[in-house]
Amino acid sequence: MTKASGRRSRRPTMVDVAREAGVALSTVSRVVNHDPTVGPEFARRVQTAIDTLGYRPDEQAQQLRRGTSRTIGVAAREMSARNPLLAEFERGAYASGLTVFAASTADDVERERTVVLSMARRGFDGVVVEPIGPDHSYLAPEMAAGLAVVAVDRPVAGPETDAVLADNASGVRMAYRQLAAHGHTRIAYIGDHERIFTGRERAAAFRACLSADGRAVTGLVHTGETEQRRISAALRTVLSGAAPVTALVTGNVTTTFAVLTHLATEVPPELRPALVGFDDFPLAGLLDPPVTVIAQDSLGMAHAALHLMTARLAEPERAPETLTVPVRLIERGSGERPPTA
Amino acid sequence: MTKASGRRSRRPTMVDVAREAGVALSTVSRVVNHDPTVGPEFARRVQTAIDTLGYRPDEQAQQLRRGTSRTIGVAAREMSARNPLLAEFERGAYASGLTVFAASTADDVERERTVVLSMARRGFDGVVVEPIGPDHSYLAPEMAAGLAVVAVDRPVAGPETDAVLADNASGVRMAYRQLAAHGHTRIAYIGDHERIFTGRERAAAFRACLSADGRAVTGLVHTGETEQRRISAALRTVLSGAAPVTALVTGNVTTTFAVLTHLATEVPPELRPALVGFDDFPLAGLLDPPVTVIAQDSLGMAHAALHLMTARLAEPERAPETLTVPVRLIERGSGERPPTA
DNA sequence: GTGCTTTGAGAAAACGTTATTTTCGCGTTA
DNA sequence: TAACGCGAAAATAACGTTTTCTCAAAGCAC
Repeated sequence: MTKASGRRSRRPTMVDVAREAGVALSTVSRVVNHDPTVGPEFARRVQTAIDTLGYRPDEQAQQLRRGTSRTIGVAAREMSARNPLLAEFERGAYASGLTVFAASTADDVERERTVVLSMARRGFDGVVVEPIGPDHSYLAPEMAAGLAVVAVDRPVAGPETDAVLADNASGVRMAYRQLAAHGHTRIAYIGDHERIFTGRERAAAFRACLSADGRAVTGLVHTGETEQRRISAALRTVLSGAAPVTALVTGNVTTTFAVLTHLATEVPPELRPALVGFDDFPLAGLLDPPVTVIAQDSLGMAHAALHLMTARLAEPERAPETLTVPVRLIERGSGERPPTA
Repeated sequence: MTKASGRRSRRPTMVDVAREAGVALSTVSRVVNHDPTVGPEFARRVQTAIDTLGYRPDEQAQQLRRGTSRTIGVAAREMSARNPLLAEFERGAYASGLTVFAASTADDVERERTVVLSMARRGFDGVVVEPIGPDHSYLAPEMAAGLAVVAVDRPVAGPETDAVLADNASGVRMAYRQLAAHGHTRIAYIGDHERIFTGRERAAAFRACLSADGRAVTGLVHTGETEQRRISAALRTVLSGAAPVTALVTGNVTTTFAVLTHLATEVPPELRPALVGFDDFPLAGLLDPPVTVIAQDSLGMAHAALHLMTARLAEPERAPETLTVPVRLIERGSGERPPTA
């Protein structure tokens, strides 16, 4: 009995295994990596030693030596929110023998940088990023050094990367036309800040719809932070005055929630406008009225992202590609109500 | 111009910086780590070289050498679902200078093992795990080797670890009493499979409530997979027959959703039972009627988990501790309806 | 000038792997 | 019998860091 009984047991290493088996270090390595040039007797001895010691290779050292990790990171805006894309991507990657680690950027530019750089410096082979900031030039050296980057939901600003985008413009058009088809002529848009790519793109598409219809744009597009206060204020504006709107398009699910909350608490049922929300959400069908939405195909986007990632890992020099994934309208009721006024 | 113009540029290393600055390798290391024993002139020269080369230390090599990573992993059941605990934990950890990477176990025992072991073998200092399987003895050697493990939501089966649990029994009792206080005498429970710890604990607490009230238990507790079909079947059973129940307690948010869906589509409003759901969810207040829930304090649980984790990292030999975090009842309406029959 | 600390830099040994090169034993062949 | 070839294991050199050790030069008291 040594005096070290209370001390932490070191994780066994290849050297320990080699000593235990009475062979050279490199022989252990060959056994672990199933090198066929190792004799059966030696293989058996080494395997026994591995089992009795409970040896497991140190992936960190492996990766350092090999220069590759078969690990890809996901830097997502919010891991707390429902993120079906992440789930689907992870499932596919796992099936391809890749390990996926996710970290959230918390919608913070500096945090995104930290997270992505940390992934790069840990030897992750690739990073899927939901970009935030207006400048991603910090990615250039990492990409030059071989980091595979796939942008999701928004493009990266600066270096050219692979990207998977939803067809935001079509989605907004579908929402607008659905409301117009049901008799609405005064339709407003409430959405995310235009500093965010998707917020910008969706707002622009909505303005284009208005213009194409020959309608005034002024006062009908409200973008900004997705706080209840701002959104309630915007709602009060568009729902009052001489010509209140009879229908709404919301730019993302947070906005939709805020709008629903406001309507439920402050607007009597018969005065509530028609609504088409961008992004589907659970329970949308159980609300009164059920909420019509533009649903992103997150499964399709995840597959596209994984496809781009594996393609780039296999062929690092290929030209960057942008895939646009279609969205679809799900009619549930709120978008099919006639105008109230 | 070399012939390598088209080739991938290697990431610069300390050796490159040392060569560029004309100093020894170790001097570069000392500058990077702000060792005060380096002279100002050398520091300047090295810093310049670092900047021109765009050098960034390789965290993998650092960790290998240092033997610590200041990284903790989270193995959660589902990252796609709303997971406020994860978000809060990450925020706190980031503030403490820890990096958090998350991977999902997809509710799969084997996957959990793979994920957690991979984290351990990558030199993560600790792992927060939402345990699934009935046997976690695979964790014992890793813990002996210094891996800090904190179980969340459920205890680990096998080795003794720190754990953060919700007060499931109290929550179920609160739900039951709320319904009883509003005149309900026939109350059923529908919840998760009892293979899952929380499912088991909540069902047991509900049975205890029934027994304490001197009521029969038979036919009032339905546990199993959280699929719409099974839950619909359970609902049909308890809502029909000679003495249909007038109130329900659901064991988790998935079950609550399935119950709400079934009620909305198959049961006329005036016949719908009162309902208290375990777990809060967004929009619960906007449904008709608004859903009364037992809300877990995920913020509190995250703080507790982070506290246990940092405490163990600081003092590896401390005795494992289990913290139970209280839950609270949020009255919204569905749990306060009087009996229908 | 000698001896003795102090300062600050370089050399070298780790960390746990994998890949390349060397060595060795032994059966074949000229 | 010496040279050769070959299969299989051992030795060793990386991977990019940190850390310990060494050692030269400088400062200072005698």
